[in-house]
Amino acid sequence: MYTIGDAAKAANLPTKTVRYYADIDLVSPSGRSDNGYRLYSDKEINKLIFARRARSFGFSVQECRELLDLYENRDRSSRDVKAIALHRLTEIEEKLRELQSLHGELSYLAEACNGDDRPDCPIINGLAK
Amino acid sequence: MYTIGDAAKAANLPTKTVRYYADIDLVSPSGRSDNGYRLYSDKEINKLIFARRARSFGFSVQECRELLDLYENRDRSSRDVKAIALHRLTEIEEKLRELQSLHGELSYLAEACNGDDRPDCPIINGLAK
DNA sequence: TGTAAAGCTTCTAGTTACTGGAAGGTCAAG
DNA sequence: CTTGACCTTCCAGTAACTAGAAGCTTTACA
Repeated sequence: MYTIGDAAKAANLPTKTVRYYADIDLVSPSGRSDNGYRLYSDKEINKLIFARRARSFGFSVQECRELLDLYENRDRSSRDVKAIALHRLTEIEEKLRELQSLHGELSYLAEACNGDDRPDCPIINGLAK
Repeated sequence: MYTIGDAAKAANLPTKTVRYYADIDLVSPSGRSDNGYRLYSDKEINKLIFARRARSFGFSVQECRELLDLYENRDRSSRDVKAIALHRLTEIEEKLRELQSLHGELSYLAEACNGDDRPDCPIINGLAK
C-alpha cells in the first residue's frame, strides 16, 4: 500500500493530480488509513500509469474514463477501444493539418518581414488583411 | 457606428466574444449611446477583425494585446512583431512534432488491433505498457 | 525528548478564453 | 399595444489541473 506521495512517484504524476483524479473518481484510492491518508494498491498504481499514458496520448479525461472501464472489464471487445482510438486519430490528423497550414502562412509572413527598425511589417499587414 | 450585434457580424465574431473583449479591454467600444449600448466605429471593427485573425493564428489574448499595440502604434518597429511571430512559430513546430509522434504511435497500436468482439486489444495493452 | 521538516488532510480560488443563461431595459413593426 | 429582437449586467460553468492556506501526523535528528 502506498500513500499518495509514493503512488504519485510510482505513477510519475504530480501528487496534486493524483488527488484530483481521486476527487473526480477517475482513479480512487483503495481505502484510507486510520489517520485519513489515501492508500493505493498496485492495482490503482497501474490505473494511474494507464491514465497518465492515455492523457499523454491526448485522450480527454472522459475518454480515459471509458478506456479505464474497458481496461478493467476483461469481457470488453476490442472494437470499442479501437473506435475511441480511431476517433482520436482523426482529431490528431485534423489538428495536424490545421497547424501545418498555420505554419505555412505564418512563416511566409515572417520571412517577408525585415525585422528591423522600420515600421513597415508584412506580418501586421497580413494579420490586418 | 455599429451596435454590438452589427459589429460582431462585421468582424465575424460571436456577440458574446465582442462583449468579452470589451470587458478585458482588448478591444473597447469607442463609446456608449444614450441608452447604454456599446458603439463601435470602423476603427474598432478593424481591431476586432485583426484580433480574430491573430487568435485564429493561435496567438494568445496577451499576444494579441501586444500585436494590437504594435498595429495601432505607427512608430513600432517590425523587429518586435517578428520576434512574437517567430516565438509562435517555434511553438507551432514543437506541437507539430508532438502530434506527429503521437500519430505514429497511436496508428501503430490501432493497426495492430483487430477491432472485433474478442477482448485481446493491443491498444489497451499498449497504453498499460 | 524536543523540534523541525516533510507529508498528509480539506477547502478555496486562479488559470484560459470564452459560452450560456437569467432578469430586465429598449426599440421597431404590425 | 404587444411581440420579438435587440441590448444591458451579473453569475456560473467549461477542462484539467495548479497554487496556496490552515491545520493535522509522522519521521528524523540532536
